Amino acid sequence: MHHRDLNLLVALDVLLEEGSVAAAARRMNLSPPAMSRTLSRIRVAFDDQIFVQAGRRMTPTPRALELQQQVHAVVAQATGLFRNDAHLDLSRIRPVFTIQADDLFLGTLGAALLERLRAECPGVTLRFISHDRHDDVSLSLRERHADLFIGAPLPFKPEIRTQSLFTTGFRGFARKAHPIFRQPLTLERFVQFDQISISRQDRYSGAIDEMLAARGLTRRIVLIVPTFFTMIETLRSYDLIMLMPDIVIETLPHREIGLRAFELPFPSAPLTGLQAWHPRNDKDALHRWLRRTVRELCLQMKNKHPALSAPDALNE
DNA sequence: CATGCGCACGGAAGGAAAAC
DNA sequence: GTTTTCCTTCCGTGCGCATG
Repeated sequence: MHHRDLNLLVALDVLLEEGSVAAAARRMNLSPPAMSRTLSRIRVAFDDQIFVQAGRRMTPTPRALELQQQVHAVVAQATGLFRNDAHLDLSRIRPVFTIQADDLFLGTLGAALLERLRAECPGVTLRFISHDRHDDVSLSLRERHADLFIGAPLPFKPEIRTQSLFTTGFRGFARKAHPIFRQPLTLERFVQFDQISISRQDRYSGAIDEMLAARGLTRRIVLIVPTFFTMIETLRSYDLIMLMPDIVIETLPHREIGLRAFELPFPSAPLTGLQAWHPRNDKDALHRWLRRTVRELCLQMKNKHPALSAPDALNE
């Protein structure tokens, strides 16, 4: 196959728009002779006159008119490859983002994220996919099954980039009528009530159980589930208690639905949320916009609910 | 034998001037 | 206004030669 000088397409695009060699030359910062020479190369490449002289004007040939739209589209698309986010036209594109996230983020901020993204990019579609203990999130990011991960820190592969989004403490959560609210809460009372435990791993006893064991106490876990939000209805209907992240309590209209939070009678380790992505997307304008929007959303949420601590300093 | 350097050559492209 | 001719410049390539 003969080598084609693709720059000829750029010149042809300008020539077809200007309809004049001299005007095209001005636009391309060339001398008229240079533009004329370019036109002659275009003529050879397309085996067509492209323009014929009609008096003092140049008239495009039928072949030239036939090429015009296609050439313009190809040049515009090729030019787009060189663009950075300053040229990202969010109002026109229809991106689909696949986000692997646990229900903590999806339930608290999923809808708010969609709203924020759509405000700038009406064509956007968000696709959330879950992850379980068998998933290798690093692999999923590497192999493009997901564009972004949002959730608790995981043992990521070294190339994966991460950024902290929020830190949330825990409070107890139960229905208003639960007997736990009838008297001041002590550690001893805390362990008397049936509990729901969240666990995505095989083991369902953690730091809290170790702390209790050190004091000779054991809590009664009667239900082990993998996600927080699925338990809202259960909490409303049964006398059960559950350790719930502040981020859920703050964003849920819990008083209206008959639920009530209580301070834990012991210190609990906070939970950090982060976003993680593959380095291939580091400089990608669209991906950076997504990450920035997620980040801003979490910052805004922090300002609205001071109970949630600030994310770390921006690392990009 | 691989590598680096200098040189000459040829093609591509642009400018000036003149012709069409 | 457009094209052609002539000239110059730039750059990539190939070759010969020297060096390690």
